Amino acid sequence: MFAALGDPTRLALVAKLSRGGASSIVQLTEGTELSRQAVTKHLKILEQAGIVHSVRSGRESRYELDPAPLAEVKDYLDRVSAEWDQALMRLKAFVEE
Amino acid sequence: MFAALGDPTRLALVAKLSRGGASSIVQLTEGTELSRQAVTKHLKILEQAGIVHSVRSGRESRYELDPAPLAEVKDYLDRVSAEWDQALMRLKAFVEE
DNA sequence: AAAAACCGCAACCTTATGGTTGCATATTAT
DNA sequence: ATAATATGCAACCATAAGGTTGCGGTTTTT
Repeated sequence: MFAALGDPTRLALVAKLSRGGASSIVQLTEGTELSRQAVTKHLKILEQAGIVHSVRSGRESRYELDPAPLAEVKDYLDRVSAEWDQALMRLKAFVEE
Repeated sequence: MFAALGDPTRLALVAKLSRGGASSIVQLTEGTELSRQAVTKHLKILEQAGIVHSVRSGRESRYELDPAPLAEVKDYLDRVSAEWDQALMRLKAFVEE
C-alpha cells in the first residue's frame, strides 16, 4: 500500500482520479511527461494494491479509484500514533516514579 | 513520506518505535535479519522524511518517533477521498440529468 | 590501561524499479 | 473497407535502492 503510493507518479494518478473520476489511460497520460506504457505500468501496480480497478468499455479501459484501502491506511496510522502516545505516557510515569 | 513508509523494513521500524519508545540502533537491529548499517541507512531515510529524529546520548544515538508527519498523511488521504466522493456525486448528477 | 560496546564512513555488489521502443490487436469513425 | 484510436505484450536499458563488508573513532566498562 505505502509502496504503491510511494511513487510520485502514482500519487499524482490517484490525485487526478480523485478529482476527475474514472478516466482512460490516454486521459491519464495527458499532462504527464511519460509514455502511455509507463502510465499503464503504474496503473497495474495501483490495481494490484487494490487502490484502483479498471473497467473495459469498448476500445478503452477506464480506471477508477477504490477508496477503501486509503481508509485502511488511515486506521493503521491511527493505531501507530496511539501506541506512540502510550509509550510516551509510560515513559512519563517511569520518570516521575 | 509515502516513499519513506513504503519499505517494509522502515514500516517495521516505525511500528517498533511506536511501541517501544526511543531506542538505540542496536536495539532496533535486534529481531531483524539485517546488519546494523542497513538499519542505520533506513533510519537516515526516515529522519530525512521527518518521521523520526535522533538524539546522541553518550556512545549511543537514540531514535524516536515524530508523529506529526503521520497526521499530515492522514489529512492528505482525507482530502483525496473527499474529492473522490464529490466526483461520484457529480457523476450521479450528470447521469440523472 | 585495556577491552568491549556503539556508532559513522566509504567502497562495493546485486537486483528491483521506472522508463522506452517496437510491434500486434481490437474498436470506432470516415 | 480503411483509417484512426486505444490498448496490450515483450524485450531491453539505465539507474536507484537495499544490503554487506571493512575500518576507524569515541564512550563505557572492567
